[in-house]
Amino acid sequence: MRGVAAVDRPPTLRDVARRAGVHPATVSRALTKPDMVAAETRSLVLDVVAEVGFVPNRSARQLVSGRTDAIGVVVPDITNPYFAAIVQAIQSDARGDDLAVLIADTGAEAAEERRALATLSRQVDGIVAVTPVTDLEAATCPVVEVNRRRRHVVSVVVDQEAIVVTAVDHLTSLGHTRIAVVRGPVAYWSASRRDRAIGRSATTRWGAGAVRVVLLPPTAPTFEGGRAAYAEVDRSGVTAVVAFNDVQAAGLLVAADDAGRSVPDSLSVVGSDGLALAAMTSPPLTTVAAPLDELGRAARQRLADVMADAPGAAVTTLRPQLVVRASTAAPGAGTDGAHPPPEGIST
Amino acid sequence: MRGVAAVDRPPTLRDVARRAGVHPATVSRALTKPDMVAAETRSLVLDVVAEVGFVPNRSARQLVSGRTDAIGVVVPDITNPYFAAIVQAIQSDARGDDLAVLIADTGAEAAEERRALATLSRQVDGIVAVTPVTDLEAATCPVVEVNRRRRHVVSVVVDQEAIVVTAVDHLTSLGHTRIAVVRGPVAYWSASRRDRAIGRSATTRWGAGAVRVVLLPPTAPTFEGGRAAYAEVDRSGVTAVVAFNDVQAAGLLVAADDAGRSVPDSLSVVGSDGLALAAMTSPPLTTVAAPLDELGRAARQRLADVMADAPGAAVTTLRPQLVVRASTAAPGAGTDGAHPPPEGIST
DNA sequence: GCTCGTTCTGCAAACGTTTGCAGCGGGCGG
DNA sequence: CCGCCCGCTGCAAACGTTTGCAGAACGAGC
Repeated sequence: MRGVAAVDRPPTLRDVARRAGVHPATVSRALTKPDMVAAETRSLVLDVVAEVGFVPNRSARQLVSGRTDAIGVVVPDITNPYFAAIVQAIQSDARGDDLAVLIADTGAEAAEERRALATLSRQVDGIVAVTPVTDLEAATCPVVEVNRRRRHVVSVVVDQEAIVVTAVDHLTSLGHTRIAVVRGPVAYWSASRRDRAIGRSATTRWGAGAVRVVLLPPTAPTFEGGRAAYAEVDRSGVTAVVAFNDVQAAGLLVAADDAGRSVPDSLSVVGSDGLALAAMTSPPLTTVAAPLDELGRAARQRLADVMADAPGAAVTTLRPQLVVRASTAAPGAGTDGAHPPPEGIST
Repeated sequence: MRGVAAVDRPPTLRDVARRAGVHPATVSRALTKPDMVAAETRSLVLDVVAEVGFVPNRSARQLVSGRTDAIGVVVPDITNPYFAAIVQAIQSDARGDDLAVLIADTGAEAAEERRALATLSRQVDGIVAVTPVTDLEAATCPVVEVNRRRRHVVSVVVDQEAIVVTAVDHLTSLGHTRIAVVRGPVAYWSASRRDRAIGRSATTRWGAGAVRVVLLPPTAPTFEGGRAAYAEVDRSGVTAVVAFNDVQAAGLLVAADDAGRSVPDSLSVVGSDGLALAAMTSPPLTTVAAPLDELGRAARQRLADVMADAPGAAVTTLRPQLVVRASTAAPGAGTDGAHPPPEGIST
């Protein structure tokens, strides 16, 4: 029974001030600009704050300061583990700074994206936009973009060239000389980057070694897409294929199995993204993993920079990492042990 | 060049009022309680609102009204498609009511869950809590819980009994008489419900037909868990197994393949959840799908009820749906066509 | 014609912070 | 010893809404 009395309504700045015998403004400062108030006063105030369990009213703070202490994340499909992992990283990182995370799932629809950008802009201090299909004009607050380059927008991307180069290098080092690469949808930024990278490396990097890289037509980055793409792979007469995606790779795996072509003995398959799914296929999928966690954290960090008016580099590029499992082997080499417990990681 | 002049700062309620020649309060009412203002005045106000592009300041509204027009979602792991699907449904549903969605990923840690509940409570009007490991005491706002029953908390769950009964019934109808069921972790509400359901149905429902259901020890609902569980399955001498999970089922599938036991010819496997993953396994997994979308929408709806002080039923139960793919068949019946394009759905 | 009720609108007080400005001592340089 | 600056705190005005209360206009009932 403290002498608090009064109804049980959350304590306000005034309550704390009265109780500490100081002016509300002082309490406010003690909390938000600690070095503007004398050490003694500050600790007194903080004691009272702790004692009555005061926690500042967010709306009131927002109203006058204009800040919201929240950030927004716009993704095309939260159900996709790739995006979910990014969201997870951002939110876990934001927690440390006591930032709320608003989320918008747009279903990759342009109109919805615009709407989300506009709506969110008014409720947050900044937005992390993951692969929007539209421009970012609807946003009226700081934005950083993930996996897409754009003029005047700071972005963080995973090195698409490195993905395809890493995959192909892995295969050539195993001895493959005829390698197919399944292209992604033309509308994807990442797809066009990879295509270009292949064109570049085909002559300079692999050209000398008599390695033949064949580009397969753009294919949906889905399980069905992968299944369908198998026909092309088969026809092209390669001994290895690089999928656009882990999910697509899973489709390839199943289609190859159906066709009686064994992986990795007669065909090597490498995926990309490094989803949990890749470890669950049969055989487990060798894949070029995107640093999803790092991607999210970096996006969050860059957003903080932009919000602080210190944009820094326009683009920060993250390197993927090769995860070797059991879907790749030397051409024609019949390994057994389809599911080796330990898995190797290298770059 | 309208006669607006002034700096380019977002228009406020006052601006609209001045321009429409009415009092700010009237504008406010025209927007929030339309039937309190004369039709003529209202349309005049709305015209001006549209003209200047006024949109009410959220913080100010919150401050005085106490409402936030936001809801929170607490999940153990957003990376898990099961939870992601729920979040997606909630957020897509909330969009219609112009509600913001705050998200908290707790990593299934008790402390984090409590923290999230407490923090979120102050920023939203209500929370949808998905399978928290802790109590809900930290929440100070309306809460509805998903997939868990609790005293004095309204919840929406998928019928766990139906899941296991549906799975087993499917198998018995195929002719199986010895069926293993892998139990889930004892800490899971859903696991205990299923265990109980089996006990009940074993005698009443399947007892008469000489069907033998054997309960396997609690096993992690993971891919590795599934792989590890295969040994038990094999030892138990059954012709079919019901996994706790699609992911776990995927592990079983792979382990069976490694052991040279063919699915579904020599062993039928049925999963549960109905994730996208289930369609990507080899063979494609027969599974008892949870109505994830409906689950999210229902949670959102019930939360709206609770927030409106019309709690209604304490628990709303949703029925799962059997999705037949290629991992189940009559015992000993050697079917081919491992990946039939069309898939059947029944209940 | 007066009163009463209804319908609408204006008035002003909140809501709980932040922040520019001013005031008040005290230490220090001149 | 005087004045100045500096470190600290108080004062009060915002920030943009919502909402209880009161007043105005108007029609109806007596």
